Amino acid sequence: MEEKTNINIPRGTRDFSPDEMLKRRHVEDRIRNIFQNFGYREVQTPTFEHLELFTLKSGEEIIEEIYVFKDKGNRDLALRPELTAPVIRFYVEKMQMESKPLKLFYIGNCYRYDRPQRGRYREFTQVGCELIGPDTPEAYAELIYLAYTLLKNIGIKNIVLRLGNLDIVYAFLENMGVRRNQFRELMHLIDKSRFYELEKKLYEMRVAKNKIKMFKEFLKCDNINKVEEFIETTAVKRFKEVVDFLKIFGINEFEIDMKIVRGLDYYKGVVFEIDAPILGAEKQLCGGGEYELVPLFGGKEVSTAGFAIGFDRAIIALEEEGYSFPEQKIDVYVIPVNEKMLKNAIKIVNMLRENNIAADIDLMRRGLTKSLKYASSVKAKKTVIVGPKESEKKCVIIRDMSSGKQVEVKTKDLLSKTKM
RNA sequence: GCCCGGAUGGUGUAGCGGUAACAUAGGGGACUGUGGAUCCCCUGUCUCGGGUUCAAAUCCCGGUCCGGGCCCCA
Repeated sequence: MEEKTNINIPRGTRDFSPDEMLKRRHVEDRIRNIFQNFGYREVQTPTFEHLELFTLKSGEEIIEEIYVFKDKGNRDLALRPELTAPVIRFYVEKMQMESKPLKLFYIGNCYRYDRPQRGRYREFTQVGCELIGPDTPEAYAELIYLAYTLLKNIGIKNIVLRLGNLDIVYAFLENMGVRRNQFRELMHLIDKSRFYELEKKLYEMRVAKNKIKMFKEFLKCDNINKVEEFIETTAVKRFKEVVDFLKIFGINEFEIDMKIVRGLDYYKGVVFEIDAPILGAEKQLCGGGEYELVPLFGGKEVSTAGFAIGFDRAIIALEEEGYSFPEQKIDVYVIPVNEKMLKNAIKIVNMLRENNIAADIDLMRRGLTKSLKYASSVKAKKTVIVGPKESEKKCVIIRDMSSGKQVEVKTKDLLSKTKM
């Protein structure tokens, strides 16, 4: 049997070129800044966890979608498909005594065994945060405002924020006499807007026809006052308060959508999604809301909420919108005119680098013509030409690459002159 | 996992049974001390494996990867 070599990049994974990394790091830096600006602190958890961490609530069926393996100690492990569960595990194990509110954020790779397509990879980067402690409406409003601000401030122009509330939907279903263990299949149909099937299912569950009709109307509500006409619970009141605070934080553009159903069933209460319509089929950039996981992991009950942003999609959205990312530029390129000048040139590039100037030097012993060409291709702002004629006078030439103007300066004055 | 459509030097493309081509990028040179111009030279390619055929980049089957959609979801 001959082995076929397969050293290609695995399906659904990507290599990132220097240009792409520059974009990604740029966006990451801004995200970190914004989180810190809101009082969040960064955490990191392992890339793999015990499989059970993910199956505990989501059920065995998610095994189909995650990378699962056994280690040499026969432990069942999984590459993390998301970061909320690991971060909450971390909280339960080591951070329960921290003062509240506890604001944590993360940027990390996650893995899902999915069919890859644009904006959807088997290895992808998730950005997110968890807010632990407060359950006030202003806390949730701030969280949603943060998600919105992040996407706006990294430069995405066109985003759509939609708010929903699972407590209200659940209350409605309970009022109709639907049992809790029947919610899940109904929520799925709601999510897909398959109203005909939904109606059929509810009818099978012996819900009265007029109630089904009302429920369908309720799901179409696109503002909070209409929701109030259908149902009166504390959840509606709280939802209204969240919306009011959201406006105070400064967001007026959002939609109310009772059809928002988060994929993972530990969500409850206020939920939200943010889309970038420019992305097409995989347009969801962010999803989040209140959830309950701490008691499930053995911790003391506490309010938790959070959101996750698809980092890769955010990058694609920026690219699609024509966002101009910064370029990496070198400040000074040092060119020894001939090999005798090399030692001198190395001393100069060292001196520049020690003074925190991005400097590079010709390593291919090329002539002046080729070196200048190279310097312009790497977008050097200036070149320093180290030649014998000037060396006799203890000088070098500084050439400004955009204007082409040259000045001869004393080598000892080089540092102050390059900074100009 | 399912249904479509793709894959040709690093990149972008032409060729669509008969000697793989162009542009660009890369390296060297014309120009032994001045870049984005010109010219010359060099390097490098048919996604992979089978099959049909005298002959396959081209036709057929399968795999891999990518893109559009489904499922699911970030």
